[in-house]
Amino acid sequence: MAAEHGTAPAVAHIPSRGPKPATINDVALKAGVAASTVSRALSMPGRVKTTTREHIERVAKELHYVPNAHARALISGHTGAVAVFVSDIKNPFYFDIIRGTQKQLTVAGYAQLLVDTEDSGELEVGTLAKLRRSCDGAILAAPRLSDVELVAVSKAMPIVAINRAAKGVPSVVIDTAGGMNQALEHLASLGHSSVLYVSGPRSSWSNEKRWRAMRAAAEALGVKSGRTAPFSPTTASGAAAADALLNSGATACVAFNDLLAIGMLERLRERNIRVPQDISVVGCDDIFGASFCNPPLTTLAAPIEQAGRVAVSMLLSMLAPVGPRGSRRSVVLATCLTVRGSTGPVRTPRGPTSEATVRDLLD
Amino acid sequence: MAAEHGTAPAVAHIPSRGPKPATINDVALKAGVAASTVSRALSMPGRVKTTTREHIERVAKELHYVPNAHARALISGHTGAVAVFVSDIKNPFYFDIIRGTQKQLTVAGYAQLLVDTEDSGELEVGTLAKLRRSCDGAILAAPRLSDVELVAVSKAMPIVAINRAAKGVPSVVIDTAGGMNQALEHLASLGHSSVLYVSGPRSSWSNEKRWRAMRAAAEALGVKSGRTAPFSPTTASGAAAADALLNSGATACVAFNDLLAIGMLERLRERNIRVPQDISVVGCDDIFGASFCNPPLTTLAAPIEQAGRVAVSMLLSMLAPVGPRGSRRSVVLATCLTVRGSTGPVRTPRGPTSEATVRDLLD
DNA sequence: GACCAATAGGCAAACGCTTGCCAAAAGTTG
DNA sequence: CAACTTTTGGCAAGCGTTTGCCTATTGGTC
Repeated sequence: MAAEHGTAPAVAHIPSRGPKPATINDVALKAGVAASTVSRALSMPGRVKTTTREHIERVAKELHYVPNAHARALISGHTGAVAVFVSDIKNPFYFDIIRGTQKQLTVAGYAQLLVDTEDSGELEVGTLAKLRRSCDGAILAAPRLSDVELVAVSKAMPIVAINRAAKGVPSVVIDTAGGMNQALEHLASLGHSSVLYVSGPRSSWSNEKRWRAMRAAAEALGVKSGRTAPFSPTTASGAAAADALLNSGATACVAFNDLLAIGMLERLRERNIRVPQDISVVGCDDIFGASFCNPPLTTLAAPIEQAGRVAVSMLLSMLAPVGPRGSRRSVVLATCLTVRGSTGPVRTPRGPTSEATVRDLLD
Repeated sequence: MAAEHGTAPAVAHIPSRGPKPATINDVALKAGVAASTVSRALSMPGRVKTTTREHIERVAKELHYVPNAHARALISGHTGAVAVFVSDIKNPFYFDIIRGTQKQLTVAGYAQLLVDTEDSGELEVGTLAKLRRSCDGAILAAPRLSDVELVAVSKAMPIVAINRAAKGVPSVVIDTAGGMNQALEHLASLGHSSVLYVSGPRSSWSNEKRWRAMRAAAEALGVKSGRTAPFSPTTASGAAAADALLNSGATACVAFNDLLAIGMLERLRERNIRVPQDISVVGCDDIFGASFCNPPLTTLAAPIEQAGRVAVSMLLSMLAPVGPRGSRRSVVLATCLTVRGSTGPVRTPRGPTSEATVRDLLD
C-alpha cells in the first residue's frame, strides 16, 4: 500500500527530526486535495465522501499530522484549555482539587493550565485577564479576589468558583459548615462543653462560614464557643494555634483546616498534652495525611476531588454550544464527620481517666 | 488628558462586557498609528519614538489590550507554555515537583500545562506528540516511556527529564541512591545486620537504582540485604509490604518511597509491631506527611521542589535563543538522611530492651 | 541649500487553520 | 433528456500577530 514513505520515524507518533511538523497543507498536497477538504475530513466526518476521508486520514497518519492548536484557537476561539487557579500550591487541599480537575479535563480532552495565585487577589485578576483568550474558561479554587471583581470576571469569561459563593457566579461549594453540627454533636456527646474555633485567614470565605456554622451549632447544643485570632493555614501556624488553644481553657477545638490541626497536634505532643485524653482536636477537609498523623485526625471530610470534577463538568457544560441551558449554576457538596483518634471523652476534672486506668491494668 | 473615554469598566483589567476583547488593530486605530507600530511599541521598546510609544501604551491600557497568545504563538512559534508531565498525580512526590516547576515558570513568565500520564508510557508519547506545538518544551517527571522513545522525543522537542537518565537527554536526577550509604551506615550503627529493600514498581528507573545502591552499600558494610517483589508506590500497598517485611526476618528495611513506608507503618501498628523498637523503617523522598506520621519517618530526604526548579531552569536555558550553549545537560541533586522516629537500635534477642525498661520505670 | 545617515512608521506577507460561498459532479424526478 | 436537488470539493477570506522591506521624515554636515 503506502509505497512511498518519506523517512519513516523510528518511534511512532514522534517525528524524529526536522523542526517543522507537517501542516494541513502538507497533508492536502500529498493527498491531492485542498486544505479545506482535509480540515473537513478530520473535523466534520459527514461532510466528505467516505473514501476521500479514509484516504486523507491515512495520509495524515503517515505524516504524523497533528493540528496546530494555536491556529485552531485563533480562528475558532476554542482553545481546548482550562485554567485552574489555586491560591496556594503548597496546600495539599488544592492537590485534591487539581486531581479532580485533571481527571475530568483529561476525559473531555481538555488541557489544564495550572496557576498559583499566591493568595493574592491582584495576581488573580491580573493573570485572569492575561489568560482570558488563552483558555476557554477557568476554575477558581478558593479565590481571594473581591466579590465585585469575581462577578466582573464571571461576566467576562466562563468561570466556576470553588468554595466561594457570589451572586450569579457558578460555584461548587464544599459545605464543611454543614457538617459542623455533626462535629459539635460528636464533641458534646463526649462531654465537651467549651469548644474553640481555630480561625483561618481573614480573607478566606470558607473561614467565616465555618466559624458561623460552628457557633450556631454550639449554641444549639448549649456548648460554649469562641474563636481565635486568624492563623495562616499551615502546619507551621499550628504551634501558635495550639498555644492559643491551651490558653483558652477549652477542652476541644475545631480547626479551620487539617493543616492547622496537624500542626497543633505536633505542638501539643511537644508540650506533653495528650490528644485526645487531655484535649480533642477536629480538623476540616480530610487532606492527605489526616489519616496517618499522630493521633489520626478526626475531621470533617470533604469530597475535595469530587469538587474539582464537578466544577469542571459545570464549566464544560457552560462551554457547550447548546448545552442544557438550565444546568445547575451552583452545587453544594455535603461533608460528614470522619472520627479518628484525635477526639475523645473530656477529661474528668482530676486524676487519671477511667480509660487510662483500664490501660494501666492491661499493661 | 484622556478626554474621551469609551465605557470605562468598573473593574480594572477585566473588560466587563462584550465577548470581544480589544485587538492590536483597535489600539492602532484609536492611537492613530499602524498595527505594526503598536506591535513594535509594545515588544521592541527602542524601535519607536518615545512619545509615540508612551501614547500607544496609554491607549493600550485604556482599552485593556492584552495580546492574543495564540496569534503570537502562531507566528513566532513561541507559546509561553511548558508542559509538565507527571506519571501519577496522586503521588505527593509530584506535588513537590509541581511546586518547584510552577514557581520557576511563573518567575519566567511561562504558563504551566499539567499532564497526568497515569503511569502509561503510551499515553505519555501520545500526549507529547499532541502537545508538541502547544508548548515550548516539556518537563518529564519520572517518565515511563522507553529509552528509545525518550531519546526520540528529546530530539523532536526540548525536554528535561526528572529522575531518569538517558544518553543525550538533559536530566535532573535526585540521587537518592547516593544517600543510601548514609542510610545503611545509620542502620548498621544501630546494630542492624539484615536489611530488606522494599521494592517499588518494576517500570521505575529510580527503583532499580535505589536497590542497587542499597545492595552495594550493604555489602560494603557487611550487612545482609535482600529485596521484596515489586509493590506499587502507595500507602495501600504498605500493608502487603509490611507483611513481606515481617516474613523476611530482617530487622530493618528501606522502602522505595515514603508512601510505601507510611503504609507499612500503619500496618505494623495494626499488627502490634513496635517501630522502631521491634523493627526500623527508612523511607525515600521526604514527602509531605513524612514528618508527622506515626512514628515520624526516617527518610532519605530529596530536594524535590528544587528538582522541579532546576529542571525548569535547564529547559528555559535550552529555549533561550543564544543561551549559554555549554550549559549543563545533566544535574544530579544530592540527598541526605533525615533521621526521625522510625529507626532505632536493633532489638536485643529476648526480653524488653533496655530502653523499654527505662520507660517502664518512668511510668 | 544640497546631500547623507539615521530614525520612525507603514504595508503587506506570512503563521496554520476554519468556514462561507460557490461550482462541479452526481443522483433524482418528470 | 431536461430540470432539479443533493453531494462533494475548492477558493479565498479571515483570525491577531510579527517582521522584512520600503518610504517618509528628521537632523546633521559641508
